Amino acid sequence: MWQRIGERVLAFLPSLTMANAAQQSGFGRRGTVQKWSRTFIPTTREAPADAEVPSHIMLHRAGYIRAVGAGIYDYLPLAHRVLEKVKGIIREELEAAGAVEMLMPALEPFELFNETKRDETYGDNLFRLKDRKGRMNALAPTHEEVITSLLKGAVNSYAQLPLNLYQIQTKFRDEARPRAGLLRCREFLMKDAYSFHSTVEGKGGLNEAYDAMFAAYSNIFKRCGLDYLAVEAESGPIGGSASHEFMVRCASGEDTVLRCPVSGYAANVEKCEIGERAKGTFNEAPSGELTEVHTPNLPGIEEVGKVMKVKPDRMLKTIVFANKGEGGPKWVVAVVRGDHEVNEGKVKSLAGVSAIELAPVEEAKKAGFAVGYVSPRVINTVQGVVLLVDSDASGGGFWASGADKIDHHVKHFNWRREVGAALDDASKVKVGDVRNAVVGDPSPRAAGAKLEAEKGIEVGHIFKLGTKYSAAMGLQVLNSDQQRIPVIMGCYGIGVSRTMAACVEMSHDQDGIIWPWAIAPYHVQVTVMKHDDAAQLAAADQVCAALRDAGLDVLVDDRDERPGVKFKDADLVGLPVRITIGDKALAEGCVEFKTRKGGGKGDLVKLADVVTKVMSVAQ
RNA sequence: CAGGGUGUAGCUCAGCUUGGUAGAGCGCUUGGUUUGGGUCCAAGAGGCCGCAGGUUCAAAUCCUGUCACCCUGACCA
Repeated sequence: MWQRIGERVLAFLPSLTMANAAQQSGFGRRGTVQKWSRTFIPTTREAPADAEVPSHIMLHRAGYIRAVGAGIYDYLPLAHRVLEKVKGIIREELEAAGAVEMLMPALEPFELFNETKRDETYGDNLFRLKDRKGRMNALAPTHEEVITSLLKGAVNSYAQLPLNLYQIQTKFRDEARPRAGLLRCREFLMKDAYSFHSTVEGKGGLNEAYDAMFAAYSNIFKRCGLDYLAVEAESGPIGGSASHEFMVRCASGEDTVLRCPVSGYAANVEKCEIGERAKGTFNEAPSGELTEVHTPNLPGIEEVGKVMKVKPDRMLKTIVFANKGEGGPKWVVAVVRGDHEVNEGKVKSLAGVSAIELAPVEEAKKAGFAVGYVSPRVINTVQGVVLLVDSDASGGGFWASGADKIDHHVKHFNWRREVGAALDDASKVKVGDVRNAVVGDPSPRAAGAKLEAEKGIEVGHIFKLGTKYSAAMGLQVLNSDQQRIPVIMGCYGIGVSRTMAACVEMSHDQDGIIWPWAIAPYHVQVTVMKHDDAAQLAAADQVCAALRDAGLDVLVDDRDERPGVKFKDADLVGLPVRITIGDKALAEGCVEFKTRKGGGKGDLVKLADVVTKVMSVAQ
């Protein structure tokens, strides 16, 4: 057993694609032959009314999944086979990257989450349940706490590191709104890995593992046949420093990423940097006299703009944040153009503070902010404010702004006239990037290039966690200098069930799913035209046996159904190759060969050449 | 959490306004027919009309409550 695994890993080292081809062409692997009549593939002509996205509709109609409750699904045999194939690829690549598989419980005591405060930060998304003794438990959304506490009792020395442990397991999240079939579930299949290090740099350090995992993820998604993009990302509530998301590219994706067509730089909206933009001098001439306008009961920029007859891109949006970090100003006030969105991460870094939150309304009012009607003038009227002005909001010309007075806005706001000398004090006013990037913004990595938007589905996410969890939970090791140091961690996730759905989103047509070779539940569908014809059955047996011996997985449609039904179902199920056994071709010693992707009529292939022909399209 | 919508046969849905014995298509069973892209004909089986109260001689239909599910938003490794 060990030897076999060893061989396989070795086989991957020289060239992953070669090894992949060998595995897929069946080298050293026995294939499967499954009769349709003896498995469970409940195809339907119509999808349930609540299925809206293509992957949900197709996976339901083709008999892969069934809904059990909101965001909870059965994985029927076909889906199970796809998941197993994805898991197989994940295992091979992770083992090659030095990770080791284990299994942790989905159920865990709630107290585990107290130390890291994730009971609060994860909030309602954490599934809680009470046991018979009245103790609180959680259904794990991820396993940082469990694995950190595990290592705490077992790892004491830097010599025991690095370590990279992973599992493939069911995860639970009490989503505010499960939706889109398998794409956003309350219970789903996830691969999560955690790495542990005594250093960041160098051999055995976090960066080395992170890079190895990045490469492994790239291999995994490539081998799965997915069109994907690795993008820079915010690390979110899980915390940490660096992070990348792996997105399957498809128009129906929920997430937007921005991409520079010249440099290849890609990042999600929260993270995306913006290239150099023109800034104002703050000395431009006023566009007119400052005029107050009565604007009561208007909920947003759009509505205010309509009443004032000003387009949002000529309005200043002024947002008040409270500094939650150590030291620094009490308030951080960010100003962006009305049609832009403030980016908290960028506000934080430009202000040079470690944590901010949207100012609590009551506190802000008490401090003197006319919440909802704030203007940049607060720099002169409220104590402890640092003002951050987005480059695009720093120019001259006409501006509308809040009036620092409830129910009022002003027209012809002019930076110099309204704000004055404070503009020249770099400790009070900073101009830079504090907003989300949008399509058409200058690329941060290539002069003259403009950012483009792409839609995608997040299927993988890797993080450099640092010491967030080890520090909070006291996981330390002794280093070579006899000092106790918190362990440095990374964590790495792949949504396995989501990957299956994302693949369908990416690869389907009107008739059904089109599986990539590597994760198709079976490679070949053999359709027997007459289920009770001895000659056809004999030919089917021969073809199936040959394919199986070549290491291929075969689904043979032996049902007593009309040809039309079988063909429709074959398209729906979406196996890469369909071989049809019928009288006409058989009379010439042939079968019909057709790829799901290629469509068309199909070629006649001699019985003896079937395996070769199928192999020729394996990819 | 806010706003909207839907619960009737395995699936898609009609019936509800105006209360009076539960409907269609697909699927399923049986028989026949047909046999290369969801055949055709006939006969069947199948429903606590989400659940609980109420109004009424009588409730799928009206009223109240409740639960579930879906959509938009908020939220979201």
